[in-house]
Amino acid sequence: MEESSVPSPEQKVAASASGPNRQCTETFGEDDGDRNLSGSEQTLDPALLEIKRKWELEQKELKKKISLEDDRNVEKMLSNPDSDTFYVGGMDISFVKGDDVNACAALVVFSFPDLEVVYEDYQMIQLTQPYIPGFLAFREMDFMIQLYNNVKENNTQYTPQVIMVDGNGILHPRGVGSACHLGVLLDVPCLGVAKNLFFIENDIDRNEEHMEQIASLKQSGDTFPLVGSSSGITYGKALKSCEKATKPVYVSPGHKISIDSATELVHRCSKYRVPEPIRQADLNSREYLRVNFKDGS
DNA sequence: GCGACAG
DNA sequence: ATCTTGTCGC
Repeated sequence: MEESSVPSPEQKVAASASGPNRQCTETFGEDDGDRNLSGSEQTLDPALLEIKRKWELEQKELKKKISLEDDRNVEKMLSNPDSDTFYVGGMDISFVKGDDVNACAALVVFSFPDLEVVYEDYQMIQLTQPYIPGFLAFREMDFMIQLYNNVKENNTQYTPQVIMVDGNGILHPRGVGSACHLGVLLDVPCLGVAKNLFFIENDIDRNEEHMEQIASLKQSGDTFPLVGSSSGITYGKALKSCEKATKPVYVSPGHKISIDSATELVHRCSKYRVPEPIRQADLNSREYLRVNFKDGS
């Protein structure tokens, strides 16, 4: 009955070290700091600036609803040996080469922990919103929500208990990546997997220290936390998802899942660098475009 | 002022 | 995101 959307008091943020100058009791949700895409605004189209302002407010509201606690299904999913079968979905959108509008949105659902494809859906879509770093959700989320509703309504038995999104969760300038948008809007556990570290002004860099940490990743499953150098916020983890991967993937919770659970789930779904749900959604949606979209339909 | 910017 | 050839290695 208590459907509290407030982050748990236990979800403390790891302060990187020494100084008592900053409260260590701060929860992620309480941080309203906007470590951000500063300099780019001057070169941004005025029309887009207005859109940005509006979107920033929406994200601020959305952020209040994020929970970094494990959903009960997520706990069962990761702890139960193999008594039950759970489902994990992967979403991705592939684009047409010179086309800024036409694309293919995909949802591939895998059984867990056995990782078999049980459901897939590919939809030709038309993007209407622009891509602005930090606002990816506004460009893609409507279509992902539609994909989720499709399974839930037409193939309920394969409705995923958790969804993996191509992009970030709380590893985001305002703590509201697209995985957070999807999770909150659907009220379903979601997490983000990014192939590249999202630069966050004055907090997260790919400096030499980061490169050293990457070099320290020895075997599959090794991780290191992504802690903001100035905020102390723990955004997620860099994960060496498989033995052969040189570059890690960046995992961060979107909603109703903890950093550790999100990371474990991604690792357990990884046959290659990119976890199967997302990888399959990516590969198959590209193939879908190649076959079904010949420059006109 | 420039540069750093998931997909 | 997408465009690209070969190349090194198991």
